[in-house]
Amino acid sequence: MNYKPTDSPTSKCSVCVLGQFCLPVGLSSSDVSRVDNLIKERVHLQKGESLYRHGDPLSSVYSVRFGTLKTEYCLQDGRQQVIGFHLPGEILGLDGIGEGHYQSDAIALEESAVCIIRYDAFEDLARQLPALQNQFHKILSRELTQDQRHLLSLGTMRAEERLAAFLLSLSQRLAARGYLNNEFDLRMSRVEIGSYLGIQIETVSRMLSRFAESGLIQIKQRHIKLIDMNGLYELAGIPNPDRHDCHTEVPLKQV
Amino acid sequence: MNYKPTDSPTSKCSVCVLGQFCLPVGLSSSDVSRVDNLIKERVHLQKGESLYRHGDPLSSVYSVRFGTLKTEYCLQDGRQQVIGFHLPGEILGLDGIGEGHYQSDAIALEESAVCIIRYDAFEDLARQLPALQNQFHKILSRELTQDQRHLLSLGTMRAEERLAAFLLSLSQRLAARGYLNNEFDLRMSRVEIGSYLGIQIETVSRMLSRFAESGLIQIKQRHIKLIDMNGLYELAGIPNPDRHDCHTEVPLKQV
DNA sequence: CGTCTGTTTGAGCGTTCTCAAAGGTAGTGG
DNA sequence: CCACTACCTTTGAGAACGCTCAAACAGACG
Repeated sequence: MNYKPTDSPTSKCSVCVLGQFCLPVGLSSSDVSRVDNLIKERVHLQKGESLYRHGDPLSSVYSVRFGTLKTEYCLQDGRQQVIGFHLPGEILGLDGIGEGHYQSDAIALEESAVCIIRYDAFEDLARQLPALQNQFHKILSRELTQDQRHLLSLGTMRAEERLAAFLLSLSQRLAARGYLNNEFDLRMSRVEIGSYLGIQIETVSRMLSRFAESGLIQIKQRHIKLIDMNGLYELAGIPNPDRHDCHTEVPLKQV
Repeated sequence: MNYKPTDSPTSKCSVCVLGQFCLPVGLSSSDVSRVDNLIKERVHLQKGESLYRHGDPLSSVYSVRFGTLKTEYCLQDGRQQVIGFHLPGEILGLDGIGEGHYQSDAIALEESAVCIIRYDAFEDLARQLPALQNQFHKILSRELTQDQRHLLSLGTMRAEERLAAFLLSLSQRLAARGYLNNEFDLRMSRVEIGSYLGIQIETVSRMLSRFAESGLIQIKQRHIKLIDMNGLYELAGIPNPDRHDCHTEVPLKQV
């Protein structure tokens, strides 16, 4: 491990603004206070520091308090790939439960903090709080769904589509956390984006330039503005959840 | 839904040979009998029949009793991709927990049967049996890990490597279930293999022919023999768990 | 025996990769 | 404050892997 000594627990789940995304979703306030007792420690990471490495024994899972992390896998021959980017409120380390040790490396993309959830204590508490148990299963299931959509992207989409879908997905996740959905900073390098999308860095750069030329986005370094969201959604081949024009509705068949 | 009326519960978890892979792993015999009470129904599927479709409300998860199923996702424009193949003892429907309805379609590749696990009743029981809860979390976590390794395959491996890795992975899963690890029938078509691996059917066919020419495999229709497992492992860029020659061990450094 | 579906093989093309070099930005130290 | 370095990003040119289109082939089934 590579991180600083644990923080003092200055703030609790019961007062955390991330309550609506994190583990305590759906819990009564008395239940949340029991989660408070579970999560006493925090880890502070600088850019580039790792939270855990593959092979480390699983003792805890983690929730992102602030900042951004990436998880990546590596192959025998040294090739490696970014598998996920993790925003505040998201849970990390779930891949360690199956075999008792983490399968991936988790690394901070910027200064970040994560809450430590002791896994065995968590399982005990989850048996006592049905809502907590249910929320944890939902988190695991959504993680699964997200990876499976990512598989769809890598398996059937072209580079251009993958990148558009990536930008929109990021936009949606940021929006859900109260950030602007059409203007934000990319916390990851072009290399990391390319790795995540299964394309080369040069292709990422070319596609971004092409998007900018087409007026879909504006990009300067890592600061990006999504100008034509509908155009991006169309490119990505996914429906625009915010689109309100009536032509997207298929008229009901007359009987 | 598309399936026949439920079967009579002729056999129980307590006597099922799949106990060592399925939900009851690690449970005492008295605990297993409580799982018996939970799983009373079975579904029998013919080739091509669907167990569930995306959008169907989640009421149950399923474990494969015999046969093989695929799960696939579809895109707006009609493109679709096979996300997973499911062998006996594996759990299906986990992607439905997050949103309360399934995200994928599950379709039988051959005559199959699956046990029905009522999800709400299961959560209740899992709170009472720590070993069951723990096993379920392990299953979810391993599912996640498997998808993430699949991502690695689609993101960084070439067609040849993907196919070799696929054959070996299948071989390992079959071996764990007591089948031959070097000779088996592919239950899926070339189209389905290609879709799963993110490559075209023609490429699958060409690569298989090339493997056969190189003496790595013998293939006739869907019956395949893995001749040179070490060669395949090397091609796939993954370590061979069965290899016993001493050169693969890195000698310990002298102190 | 003919039809249908699934598979194999071939030829040419295109998206993306590889290799290469230039351009920008940030950070460091004089 | 500016020069210098290091790293990241952009852009270009050519090559390659895998795709698309097309046709032949093989089993399965009625």
